[in-house]
Amino acid sequence: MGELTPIEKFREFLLTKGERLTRERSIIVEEVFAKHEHFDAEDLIARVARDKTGRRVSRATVYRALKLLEDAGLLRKVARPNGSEVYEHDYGYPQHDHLICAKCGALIEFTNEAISAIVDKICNEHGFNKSGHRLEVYGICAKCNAPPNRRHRKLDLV
Amino acid sequence: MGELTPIEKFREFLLTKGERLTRERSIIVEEVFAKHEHFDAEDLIARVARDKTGRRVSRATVYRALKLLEDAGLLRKVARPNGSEVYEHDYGYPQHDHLICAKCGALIEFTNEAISAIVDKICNEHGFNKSGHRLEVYGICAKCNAPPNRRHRKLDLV
DNA sequence: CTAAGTGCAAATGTTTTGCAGAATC
DNA sequence: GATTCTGCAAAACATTTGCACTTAG
Repeated sequence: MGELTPIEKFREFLLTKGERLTRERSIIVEEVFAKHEHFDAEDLIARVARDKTGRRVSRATVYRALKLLEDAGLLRKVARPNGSEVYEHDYGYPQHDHLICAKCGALIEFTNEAISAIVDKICNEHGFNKSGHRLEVYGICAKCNAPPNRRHRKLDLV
Repeated sequence: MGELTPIEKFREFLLTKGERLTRERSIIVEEVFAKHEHFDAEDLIARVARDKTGRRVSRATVYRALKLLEDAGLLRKVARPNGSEVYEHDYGYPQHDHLICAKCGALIEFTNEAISAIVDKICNEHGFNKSGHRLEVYGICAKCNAPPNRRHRKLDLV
């Protein structure tokens, strides 16, 4: 059950909604899960616009598919400090949160079960039925904090 | 220092940047802090467009001021599940996080120091210099969870 | 064969920007 | 008096949608 590939999982989702797994949607899923990296709609549009099979996928279709992939639980959004949002894999990848560098924009992932436990407790107290959470920590990353007074800063002592 | 009113705090911020506290900006700050409620740019535009003093503030000025207010640390953004974002007070109001109901859109605020402590620890481990964080918990609120055994709830047993 | 999906281009909704006149320091 | 702001309208973006054609099931 947890062993389905993203595309299988997506087909299953579409089936339950009476929708179809088309060639375009397959191309998109394949491209999205080809590497674990954050991306936005524009990135993806560029990647599938010049697909090697000669088949191209249009802008509108990418937007429509992204929405489906979110609904299917395959993707989720993460906010960036500049206000823009990017997508990341939400399937076949452990729950995690992010440290977001305001200087270089780096998204650093981390996991922590204690936080989930506390969140669960809070939800209980509020009679809130949790489906998920998102924690974003803003600040400056170790690299950007490093003293700039080096030639090629090899040792960033933090 | 923590005793400045929002508008004083804003003026201070503007001074350090060699910018001015104009009448329009005053109107905006006043309106924004008149009540502690979440709002978006459009809401605020409507509210200051028909200001009682007879003075109106334009759309462009509101957008420009919102950005300044964020930079000044007076406002911060919170995401809603539908993808839209709203602003809330980030000054003169305790640090808190949100439970966000996917059904009715309610934003329920809560505070928890344990989470901050854990976040601080994680930042330490990553050499990350934190400036703040945002935790959003998604799910269904108590109200929407409540038994639908009312008269006109067409009993859709699922 | 039929319902659903696609691409296109036009429409939308939101935020930003150039500029001339107005206001502030 | 010089610099910063404002309002306007146009521009810039990002995303959505109507429609005729194509395709999956």
